[in-house]
Amino acid sequence: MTLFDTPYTVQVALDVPLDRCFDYIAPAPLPIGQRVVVPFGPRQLCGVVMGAGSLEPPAKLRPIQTVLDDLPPLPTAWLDLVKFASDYYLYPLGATLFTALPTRLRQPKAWQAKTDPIYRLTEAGKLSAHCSTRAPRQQALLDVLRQQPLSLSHAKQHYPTAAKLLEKWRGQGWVSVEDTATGEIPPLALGPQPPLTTAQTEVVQALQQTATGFSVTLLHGITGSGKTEVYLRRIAEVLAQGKQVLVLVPEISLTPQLEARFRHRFPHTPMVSLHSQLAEGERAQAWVAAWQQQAQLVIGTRLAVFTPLPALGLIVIDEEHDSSFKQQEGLRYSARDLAVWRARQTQIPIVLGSATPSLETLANVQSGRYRYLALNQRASGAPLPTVQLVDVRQQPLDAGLSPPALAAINHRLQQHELSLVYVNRRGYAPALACGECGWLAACPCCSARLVWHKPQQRLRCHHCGHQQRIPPACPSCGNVDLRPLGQGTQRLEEVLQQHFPSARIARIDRDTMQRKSGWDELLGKIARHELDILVGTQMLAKGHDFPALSLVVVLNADGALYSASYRASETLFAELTQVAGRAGRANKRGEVLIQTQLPQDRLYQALVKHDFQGYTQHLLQERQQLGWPPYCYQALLRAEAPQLATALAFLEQIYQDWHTQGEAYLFPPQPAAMTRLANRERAHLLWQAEHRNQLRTVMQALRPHLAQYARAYGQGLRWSLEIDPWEA
DNA sequence: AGCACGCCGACT
DNA sequence: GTCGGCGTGCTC
Repeated sequence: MTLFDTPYTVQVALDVPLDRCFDYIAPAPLPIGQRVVVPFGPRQLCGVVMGAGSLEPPAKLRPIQTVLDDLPPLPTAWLDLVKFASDYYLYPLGATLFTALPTRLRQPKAWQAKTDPIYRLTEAGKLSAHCSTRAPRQQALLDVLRQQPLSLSHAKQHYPTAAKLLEKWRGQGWVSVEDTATGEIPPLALGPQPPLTTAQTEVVQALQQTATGFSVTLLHGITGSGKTEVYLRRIAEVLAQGKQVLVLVPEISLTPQLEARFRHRFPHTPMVSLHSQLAEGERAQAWVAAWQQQAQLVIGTRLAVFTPLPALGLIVIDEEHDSSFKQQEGLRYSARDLAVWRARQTQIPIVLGSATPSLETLANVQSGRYRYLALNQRASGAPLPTVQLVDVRQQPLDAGLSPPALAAINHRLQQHELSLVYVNRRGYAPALACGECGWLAACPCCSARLVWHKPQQRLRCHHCGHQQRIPPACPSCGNVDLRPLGQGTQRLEEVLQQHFPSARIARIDRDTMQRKSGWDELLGKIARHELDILVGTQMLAKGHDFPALSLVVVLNADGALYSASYRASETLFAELTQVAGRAGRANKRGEVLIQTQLPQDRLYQALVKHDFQGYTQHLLQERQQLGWPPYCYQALLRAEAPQLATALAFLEQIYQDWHTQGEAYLFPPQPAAMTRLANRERAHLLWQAEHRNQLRTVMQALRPHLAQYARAYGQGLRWSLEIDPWEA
């Protein structure tokens, strides 16, 4: 039989930015979801079979080159998720599918499953195996083995160099090896569980009421109220049923912290973590393990929302308000929104947790779409901190610090208590200015100031990475008196050290926390009471389980209130609520001092009164009156080019052709808030509609023409379409 | 997105 | 005489 006799044709999705599938001749009927290698022009690409037959068979069909039957076809539910994301975000199907796949599986070669042998204690081992008392961790591994066989990867989670140890034990006849991972899920074992508070018990019980079927629950729990413990209880029940659980966390270095807590609670549950810092091989391994049900618990950042989970029983999104759930390039998806869709598709519950829920989620609570559960008290019983405002218009400032702030820090030093000075700027000073002519050091590539980094004696752009030496004199007038403007973490550290020479100060920002170990070292020092003052950026507002502080001083936060972005006040309020939540421990009320020029602003007044509901209601009303999200739907077309004029001309053309089309309102082209970034200039076009369908209709109609519009404005032009933009 | 094909400047 | 610039057009 020759190829010409083969009647089988298939539609194949490829990793190209083209909005269609390609037809190939298959050697046999292939299942949907099958990975294949196909010729595409002069190259060979990995593809995924999306359907049988071709709609309009072109004259020149080429045959599939290889069928990659190393893995079963991708599951239908997973393909449905990909199709939904492609359709919703108006992103090509192939490109969407390949972003959802780990890099290793995007390549046109077979998947090499890592052999993961299973070790089982032999009868001899059961009788005689023991370890030296000087090796308690080895003994612990042995104790686990007494209860159940362990796969090598699982054993490594208990004891990092388990491979060598298990081989040694095999030599001694204590353990035997089986070749394949069976995917058998061990019975659930629980580590020590702390008792629940009354409030936690009530929430756990309330969550049990929606244990089956689709539901979305917002768990609004103030900092320290013990949300994680609630998740753990709920997760335990789902795991006990043999189902899988997906936990999404923000993209911060704290995934390991949470992972350790989960490991401790569910010592025998096969668990994988998925985040962008994982090596490609490891990521794919974890992904396949989840797909093959060899992993029961998946903890990951936004990309983990695309993990195939055939036995999914529960999704948890921690810190649901966090902006890192939104992908900001390529397929600009919201992992939170896709997770909710997935829960509906699978007919399972999803829990969104936060101390500062987003306005979108609160609006969904108000409209009755989401359930609302709250934890209003700290699990430790600690009272909420006192929040005081310092009106800096009436205070002499020393490098940004007011006398009351210095006095408060001093007081805490006397008491040997830990203080935090929170400032939203890293570096020494956010700008360098000439005292004579007013010149400011600006980035040559961006519309941004250069930040002075003192340890390196350099000026750095925080947007594009440009750096340069500090000029000896003003390039504009020759004056040698160049001054720092404003304060960053480095300068504050310096000034605080001058004020309090004996204080032990640590700086916490992206510069000092670059190394993975940085965070552990810091937490260790805090635990050993080796620090007096912390100087930190918003990195601190994002952390879970940060040790309690006695005093939090917030400097210079007002900027957000002048911001053009309508989201700025929501974000600032959430951020300050989160840092303020770090103050206070069980036996002692914490203190928060906020320096501001606008003490009368509702935002600060709400912080003083701990009035989250009141302020977010105010913001929601404001958004409703102005017709902003979540009370409208938006789409944003971004354009960038070496020249702003190019980007604007492209958008102007589309504006002219489309502003009268459909029922969505189209605003005229606008330069982006930060127009110049890394030597490219950016602008955008915003559509807004009251109903999602009005927006979809227009965007679906426009989408196929975008490439043609772009072609007319030269190859330097790049564009991208964003549905539900984070900010416009 | 790649990658080839296709027509105009400075080089062994 | 060629090597190579990147404009434009296609990929089942």
